[in-house]
Amino acid sequence: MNRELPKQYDHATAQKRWYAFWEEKGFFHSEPDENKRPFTIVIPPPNVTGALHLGHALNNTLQDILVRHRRMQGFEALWVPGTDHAGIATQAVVERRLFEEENLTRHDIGRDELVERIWSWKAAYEQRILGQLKEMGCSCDWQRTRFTLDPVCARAVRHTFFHMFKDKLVFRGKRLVNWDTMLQTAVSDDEVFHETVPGHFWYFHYPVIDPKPGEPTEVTIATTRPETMLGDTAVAVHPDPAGALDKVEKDLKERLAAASEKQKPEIQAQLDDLAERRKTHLPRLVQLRDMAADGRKLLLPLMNREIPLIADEWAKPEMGTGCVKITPAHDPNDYEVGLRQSLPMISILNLDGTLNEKAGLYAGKTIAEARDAVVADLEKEALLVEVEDREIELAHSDRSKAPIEPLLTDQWFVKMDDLAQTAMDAVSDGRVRITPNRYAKGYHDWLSEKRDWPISRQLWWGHQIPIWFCKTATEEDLKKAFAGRDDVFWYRDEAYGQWLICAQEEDLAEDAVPGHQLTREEDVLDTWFSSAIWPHSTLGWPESTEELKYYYPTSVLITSRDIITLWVARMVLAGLFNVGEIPFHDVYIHPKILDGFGEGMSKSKGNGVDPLDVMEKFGADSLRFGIAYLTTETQDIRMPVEFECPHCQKLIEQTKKNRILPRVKCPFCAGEFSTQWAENPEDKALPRGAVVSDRFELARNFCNKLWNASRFAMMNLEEYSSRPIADEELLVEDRWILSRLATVTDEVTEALDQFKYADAARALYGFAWDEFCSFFVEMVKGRLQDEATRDVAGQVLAYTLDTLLRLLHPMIPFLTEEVWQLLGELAPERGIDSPEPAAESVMIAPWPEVDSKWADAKIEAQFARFQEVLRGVREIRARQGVPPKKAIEFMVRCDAEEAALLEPMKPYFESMAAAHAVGFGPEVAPPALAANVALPGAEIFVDLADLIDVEAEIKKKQEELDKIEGFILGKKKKLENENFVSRAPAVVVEKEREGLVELEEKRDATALALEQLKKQA
RNA sequence: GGGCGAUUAGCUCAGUUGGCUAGAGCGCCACGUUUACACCGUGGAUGUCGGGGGUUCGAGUCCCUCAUCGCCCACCA
Repeated sequence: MNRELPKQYDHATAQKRWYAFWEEKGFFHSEPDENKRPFTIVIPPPNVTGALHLGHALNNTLQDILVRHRRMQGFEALWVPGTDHAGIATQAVVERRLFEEENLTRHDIGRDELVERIWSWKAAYEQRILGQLKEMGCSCDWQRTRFTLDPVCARAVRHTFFHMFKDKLVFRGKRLVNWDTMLQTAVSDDEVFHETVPGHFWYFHYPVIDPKPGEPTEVTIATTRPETMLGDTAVAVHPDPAGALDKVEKDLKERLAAASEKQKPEIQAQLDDLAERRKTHLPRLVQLRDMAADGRKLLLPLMNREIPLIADEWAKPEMGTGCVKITPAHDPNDYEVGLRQSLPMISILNLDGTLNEKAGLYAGKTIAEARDAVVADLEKEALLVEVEDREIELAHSDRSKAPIEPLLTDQWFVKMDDLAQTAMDAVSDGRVRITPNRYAKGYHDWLSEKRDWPISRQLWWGHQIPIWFCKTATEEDLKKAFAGRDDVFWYRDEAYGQWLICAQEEDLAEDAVPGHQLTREEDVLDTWFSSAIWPHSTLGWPESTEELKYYYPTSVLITSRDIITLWVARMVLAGLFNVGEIPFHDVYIHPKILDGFGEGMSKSKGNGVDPLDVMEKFGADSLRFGIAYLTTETQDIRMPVEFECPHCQKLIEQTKKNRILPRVKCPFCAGEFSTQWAENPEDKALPRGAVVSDRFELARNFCNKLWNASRFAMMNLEEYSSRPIADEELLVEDRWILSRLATVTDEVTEALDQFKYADAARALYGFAWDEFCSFFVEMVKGRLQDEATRDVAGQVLAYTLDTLLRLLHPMIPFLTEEVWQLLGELAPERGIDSPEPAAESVMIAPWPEVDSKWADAKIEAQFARFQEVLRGVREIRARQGVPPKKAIEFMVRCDAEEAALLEPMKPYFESMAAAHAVGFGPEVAPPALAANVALPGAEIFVDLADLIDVEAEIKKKQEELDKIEGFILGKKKKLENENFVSRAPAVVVEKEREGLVELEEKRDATALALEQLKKQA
């Protein structure tokens, strides 16, 4: 059988062909099998917001590598795929489109219509996302695909909520939340980012009502948000201003003492400021404190409302004027003060960000309008004292990018106290391992704060909270209505004078309680609420199914560091709460992909690389292998980004300037192409320039190398037939490659066990390229042409390739399958001492086991010797510019033992360096004019009488000699050091001694050769 | 402000418990189409391991400190 294989691997067709084959064979599907151990991964469900990016490619590649590895190892491997409804993000995207394309808001079309539109968005993107995963080769069990909003997950969510409600772990309360005025929902602290914007610091006077003689007639306060003064309910001053200042001074002095020279001036300036402040502010603050104690009141300007002057530690005498206005309904800190001091809380804001009737004359204005008006009016009343320019840290919503307003609203919370503790314990007692372990700290720190988890969102896209309110019914009514039902639970919410009724299974009708009206809670649950139960909801919980028992706890969770708290921690506590068992044994936190500037990739920066572009250009295997090769434990993955010119295919470095342009001109061919920013028709008409990274070239080249080595094997295994090979039939190179293979198998298995992807990839890269291709394949060429030696050589070749394919398969699934199938036709049985039929797919072939009988240190040492000599000969050839086809003769002076080892390698010097060995041994007499290379314990001579470049040789030898002398000096110095000899371990000292001897031999040989050459010159 | 991480060849990165004459890929230089592979082969050049101090017989590796960069958390009127 002879086959013509293309010189380059065609990834596109192979990917399609083999993925379909695997799916058809059902290799991805898993069922509980009591004879096998389970290995389970649930996917971190990608948001249905948009297509997958390179970070997802990384995340999923790492998962697939493990799943494929374990599957081959004989585990019953299950990878559960799915997507996340991503409440805020998805609704925001659809709402934005709705507005852009149809100029409609969600209120125009209503809840049902909006939700319907989001479902169709979801359908499109889910398909796209799952399609991308398939293109990458992910071996997910598609029959088990879940969506966080599908009926299975919804049921689990309802059960969780009900369970928590019954245990009084969810509660309703008034809280100051981060209010997104655009999306009109509360967002959690984690969904807020701060941005520095230029702003002002305004100073106002609040008049004192009926000041006594000698007392100040007004209090000065400062604020960055003047409009909030409309909701002020107090002004605070510190209860012990002098003491507070003392404390600040003490702290500053301590810091000054410990500070570096560079920091000192700054701290000193603060101290000076403090001293000044004692003079200018302190007397007045003391006075005000006394007035506060006396129950004095201020007049809130514009509103003409009386507000108290109070003493509270929140007022920092070292800040601003030392007095602070208190707006409990619109500032988190003021809210605390409000609670402490029992102040009224006046919310002046409507949900849409305009002011409400509590803002008096300013009602209906937006915040910005109100701000201007308030400042202008205060100025009119001569109460505006001063305006400073100042940088303000402004909170923004992650999702809508709109500014965040602190707003007092009714929200649902999960009480974190005990739950958080269980999650902390699971990690500290080692039931859940986090790798790399340094991330455990953040996990603990966050959980230990035990902050209640706000779970309600004022959205339409999500799990609607299964709570019904009823104001009018009595407890008796409820008992009667729900008699005998354990899926309904209620309790009285005294603060609002109503019943909170939770239904676990089915929605309650409005008239479920005869004669009373039930209204349902409109809010939906935080997306993380459904994500938190993902590891068990996907496996059929709350039913205690066979599957849940078999696959849960899952084996490992692979995710990125930014959601350790938001997601990982909550999964642990939810798993423990619902199932009574941790959700996973291992958490592996992978690196982040950054661009060439060290910045995270994002569409908004224009530096995002689309995995589809990478796959189109390099192939899925290259994407995967490249990712594995770069995934180390400590470093993020820095990936310089380039445009690929669609005209000349050259790569153009991406800069901060060109990455935001709608069109870019290729500096090589002057052709223009469009980018993601193209908007006008002219730009859009240009061909698109893909954003890629040359970081994947290494992997692409490697795949091609592998392909060609396989091609070579195919071309040479035509008359292959397997038989048991006896030990004595194996040649040095056979034993060597088998020995190396055993070692590499061990390394790769070990590395994958410990999530050391880069180690595994590098070990395989080095073995395949530098050992298998560069040596074994080269050496076996001659033997394959000779009928007498063909059998053994072919069989070792087939076996080694077979094993290598299996080792590489988790990282390079498509190419290895393509080759496996081709190899299967030629060599259906593979092995050395006992050939065995190969599996029908590499995907289900057994993972290679280390057979220690092949590990042979002696052979490896011998082979290393051969490699050194070969390299020495090649070096001489290159140095002397010997034409490649010209055969040369060489000899090696060495001891008899060494000579015996080199003897069998003679033919390989011929084939691999066109060099004929004329003699090995101690009695070798070098010719008068020779180029040499000195090795420890051996010296190579090449007779080059007719073409030697003596000058070049002398120069080289002289350099070499100098270098060796340097090393000798270093070693001698070390060995002459008494302390070294007496204190260092004997092994180390011995090694140094041996090294010195070798160096000295080398030096002598080199010096002699140099002398000889000089004589000739 | 608190925490975590990084800093090694022009670029991107390896470097286990200290024993290093510091490696790889790309790039660079020279030579080369020898039928698996030019997405290749052979050979070559390249580093005060961010700066300073310390521990040690010995430091890229451990400790302190400074500098620069990145990420996370918390934030003051």
